[in-house]
Amino acid sequence: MKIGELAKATGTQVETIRYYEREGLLPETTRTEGNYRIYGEAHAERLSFIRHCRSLDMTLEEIRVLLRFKDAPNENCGEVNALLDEHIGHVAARIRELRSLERQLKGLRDLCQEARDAAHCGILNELARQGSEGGSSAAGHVHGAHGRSVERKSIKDKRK
Amino acid sequence: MKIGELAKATGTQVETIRYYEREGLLPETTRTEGNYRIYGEAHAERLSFIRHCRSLDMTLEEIRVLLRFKDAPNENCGEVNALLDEHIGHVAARIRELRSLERQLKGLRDLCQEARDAAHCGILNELARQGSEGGSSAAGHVHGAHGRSVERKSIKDKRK
DNA sequence: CTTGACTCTTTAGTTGCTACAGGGTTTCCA
DNA sequence: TGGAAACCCTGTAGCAACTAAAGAGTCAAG
Ligand SMILES: [Zn+2]
Ligand SMILES: [Zn+2]
Ligand SMILES: [Zn+2]
Ligand SMILES: [Zn+2]
Repeated sequence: MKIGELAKATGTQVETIRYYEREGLLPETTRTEGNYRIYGEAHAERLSFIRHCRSLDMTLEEIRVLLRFKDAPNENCGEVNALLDEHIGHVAARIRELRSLERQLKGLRDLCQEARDAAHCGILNELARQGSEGGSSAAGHVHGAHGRSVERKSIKDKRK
Repeated sequence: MKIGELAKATGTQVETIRYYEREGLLPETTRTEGNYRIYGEAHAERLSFIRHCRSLDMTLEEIRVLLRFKDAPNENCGEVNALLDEHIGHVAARIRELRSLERQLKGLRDLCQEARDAAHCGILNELARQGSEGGSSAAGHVHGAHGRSVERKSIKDKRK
């Protein structure tokens, strides 16, 4: 099938498929005479795998690891379990952070019950107060389920 | 004070301060003869405000709105309250999504109690299964506390 | 006077896509 | 058979909120 059919079959955008190929998650395919990519069932399954993982908020790096095991069926899958445990940890950590944020935000919200002039708004005044570095996320400013705190390897020279 | 001192005083990186200036969150300062930025107490307070908001995972856009009210003390602060309520909604929505993910991930994890060969790993096999579009985040793949779900336009109306 | 700490601007990298622009190819239908 | 529509290709830029580095200038201490 052509890329558009694969896209429809898996609910993925065409550009995303090409992006995954560039990133090495999907293999380069054979092409038609007109230089169109041609996919088979195996590609569709692999792409479903990737999208399923993404829907669970795994990073492409995490998915890359899982794919390596999928490609080596004789390997012991212990590392897969470990990766999943870690990722569950990522999600749990983010939930804790967000719950803390939610508490702080609700406390802040209570500082202004009825609208008045901005100069006396309890919210604006509290936000301007210095210090009060809330005990929440030490790493701070994490996105999604994945903190910047997580080790940052040089992915640069992985390109071949 | 110079930019490094402001950075230390507020626990912000120097580059971040310059970035906020470029983005219009901090005003352009006067400069010394040697072209160094010079800051006063007002700048420190404004930067603290911004960082405080960021630590609550607000976007720079949300912060921009709050700053407009801080800069107009005579305005009625009702919009501030509304913005905060909305943002609390952003956080709450993300928490719900992540809790759903956590449940799914734990269910997945249970499919492989003890490590075996990858070909028979319940986790890998389940991830490869198609469909099963979990009932969680419809928009999917939201980051931080802010979902793509907000103002996500139909991509299909590309046709003319 | 030299060293080193600091600052300046500009540019590029991060993540996971998404959206063009500016072409080429295939398919459909009259 | 011709021409339009629908598809595909590569390459590049943009999103958020920074972070880092290159290459150069400025300043204070010893
Ligand atoms: Zn993870
Ligand atoms: Zn108020
Ligand atoms: Zn928000
Ligand atoms: Zn297993």
